[in-house]
Amino acid sequence: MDQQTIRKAGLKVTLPRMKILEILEENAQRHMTAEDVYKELLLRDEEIGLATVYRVLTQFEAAGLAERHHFEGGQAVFELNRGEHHDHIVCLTCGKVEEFMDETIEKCQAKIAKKHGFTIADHSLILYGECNNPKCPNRPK
Amino acid sequence: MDQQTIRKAGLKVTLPRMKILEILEENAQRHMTAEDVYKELLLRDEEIGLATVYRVLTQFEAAGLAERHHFEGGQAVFELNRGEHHDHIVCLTCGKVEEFMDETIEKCQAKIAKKHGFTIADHSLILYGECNNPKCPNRPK
DNA sequence: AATAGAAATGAGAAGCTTACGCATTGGCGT
DNA sequence: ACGCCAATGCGTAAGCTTCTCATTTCTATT
Ligand SMILES: [Mn+2]
Ligand SMILES: [Mn+2]
Ligand SMILES: [Zn+2]
Ligand SMILES: [Zn+2]
Repeated sequence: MDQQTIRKAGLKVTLPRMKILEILEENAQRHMTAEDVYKELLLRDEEIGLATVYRVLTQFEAAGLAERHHFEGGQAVFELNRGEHHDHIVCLTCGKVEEFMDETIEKCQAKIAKKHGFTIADHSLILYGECNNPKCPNRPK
Repeated sequence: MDQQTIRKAGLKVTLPRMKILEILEENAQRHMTAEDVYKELLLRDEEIGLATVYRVLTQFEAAGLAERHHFEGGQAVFELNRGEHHDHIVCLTCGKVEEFMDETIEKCQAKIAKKHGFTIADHSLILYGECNNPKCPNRPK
């Protein structure tokens, strides 16, 4: 239950948090901007302000419930933390995002960190290119 | 000579472009924000506006003379393109940046792109962590 | 169930980085 | 040296995100 999820994250159970978590869950295959979430709330006639959306997403991130990624271009995107780490490939034309995880790359990163004396807390790996999908150039928005 | 560099990039040789290129060269070991470059210009009593700094840096990037990176946090940073690709490790405490290039990772990326049917144009790999340098916590700025 | 205290929210304004508009200046080919 | 078009400087605006603060909503406790 969402309530448990939020409570376990150390957050008070409030209507905005419930609704936002719900939206992220229902769009688990997407990577949503704060604005995307806000628009979805409007569609559902929820009276939740954009500031609250940003606040809640940031709290979810801090609590480890969600992840924030900065793909090229303006807005940050969010997705629920599914427990398993992954990185992203983004199509520069249509914006399509695919996910991957490569054990070899992850191991190399650890090795590199060690060589430089760093203790790695996190990393960001994003591949940019063209998806080559026949109907790609129909870039949304 | 800087003039040749700028001309070969297809850009008119102007004082702002010369000065900015000069600053980037003299700080080749750093990763400078537009503001950093601007402050450096002020120190040298150059009457160059911040808008011009942003414009020129963007032109340098488009011309392949410079690269722009988005490390965590606010500003983008710039560095001259030294011809050889590299990625970055950033200390979350002191802001120190180290560079690396791992052939294995690069190859894996190509493989992953292929598997997903993407044509990769570019990529961004940034490791975040702690540098473990004894005098690290003296975070600048 | 009612109450009180603390935390969260909504709305708007502010902050920060970056881009833009336009009058003026300045390279550069002639 | 001249003149044209590009580039610049300044101020302003845009886009995204965070902040402020009066008001509302949780939650623990009666
Ligand atoms: Mn993802
Ligand atoms: Mn670098
Ligand atoms: Zn595409
Ligand atoms: Zn450090």
